[in-house]
Amino acid sequence: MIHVTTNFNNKTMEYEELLNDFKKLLKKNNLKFTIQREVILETLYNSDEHLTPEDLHHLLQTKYPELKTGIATVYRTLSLLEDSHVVTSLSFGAQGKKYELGVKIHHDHLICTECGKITEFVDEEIEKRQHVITKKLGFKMTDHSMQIYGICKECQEKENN
Amino acid sequence: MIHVTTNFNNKTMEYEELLNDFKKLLKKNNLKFTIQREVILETLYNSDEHLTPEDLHHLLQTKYPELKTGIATVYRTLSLLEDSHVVTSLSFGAQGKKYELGVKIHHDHLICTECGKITEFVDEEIEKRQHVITKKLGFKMTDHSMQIYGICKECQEKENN
DNA sequence: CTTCTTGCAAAACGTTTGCAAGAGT
DNA sequence: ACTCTTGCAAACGTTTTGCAAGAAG
Repeated sequence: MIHVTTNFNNKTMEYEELLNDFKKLLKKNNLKFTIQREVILETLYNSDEHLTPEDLHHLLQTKYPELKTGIATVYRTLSLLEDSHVVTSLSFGAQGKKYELGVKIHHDHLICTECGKITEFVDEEIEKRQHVITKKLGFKMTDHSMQIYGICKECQEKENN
Repeated sequence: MIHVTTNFNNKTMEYEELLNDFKKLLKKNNLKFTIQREVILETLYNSDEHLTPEDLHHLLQTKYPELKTGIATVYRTLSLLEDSHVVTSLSFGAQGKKYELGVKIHHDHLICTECGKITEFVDEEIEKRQHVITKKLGFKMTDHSMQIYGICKECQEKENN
């Protein structure tokens, strides 16, 4: 993990604002603003799905075939965005990570083990308890993630047929 | 994932009881009780660390070199144990899973991003809220996992020197 | 004696890296 | 001009698989 100076702080943002801040971030770290980086940010912004690097790569090949963006660039850009707290990643099993824009209100995930669908939720009570717990244990919290696994409404209905 | 009939239900167990239940589970599924499966269960039981398949493999090579247990067997047995709810796994980033015996009281994890140490905790309030949330969303919860990331007491002290 | 399990080696998978060519500042 | 980034292909580490030999029931 490379240290990247950042000023992103979990807030919902318009794309223009996000893009500008991303440009500033690049400049601050002597990194360059490239078309690949732009389309990756834009694609993540316009997707409300949680994307795997593979997903993202396919999307780019379809939307911007002329760029021929390599999978390595996708990985490199996702790491950069994660280090800058622009995206956050969720891990599933050993194989695979899924990324989503981190620049929105914090939330946790409900994951359907039948269809893979991810539903987001927030619960203030849980957030509060996490602070209480870490404080008690002398732990300096930087992040957290919570996933609830189960079967979603739709899949339960399918099963009953 | 293979479906395995199981009757394990998150309770602290003596090793004898665990072993017996595991034998019953194997029989019920027409699977065989082998030395490899026994030593893997026993090693997991006697470890209070969260083990990677690699860790477990090395432990077995040291403790039972005569068995020459292959890494493939470790993976196959861990999958079997996970499907039977005897162990649970935790995912970290893209690379690696860590396993622990699931046959004890449910708990969540505090993970130190400096030293990798995992601290377990339970919070009744959080457990309750999870039920409330899933009920509200019509979701049938089968499992959940929560990880809090941060810097542990010890690493914070090291940093201040 | 039948079926399941094993170890091995090879394959598969997701991710990372070295490098020379190319793009941004 | 200089430096950073890219695409490509090779390398990497982890996990899975096919198969023939071996162990369990």
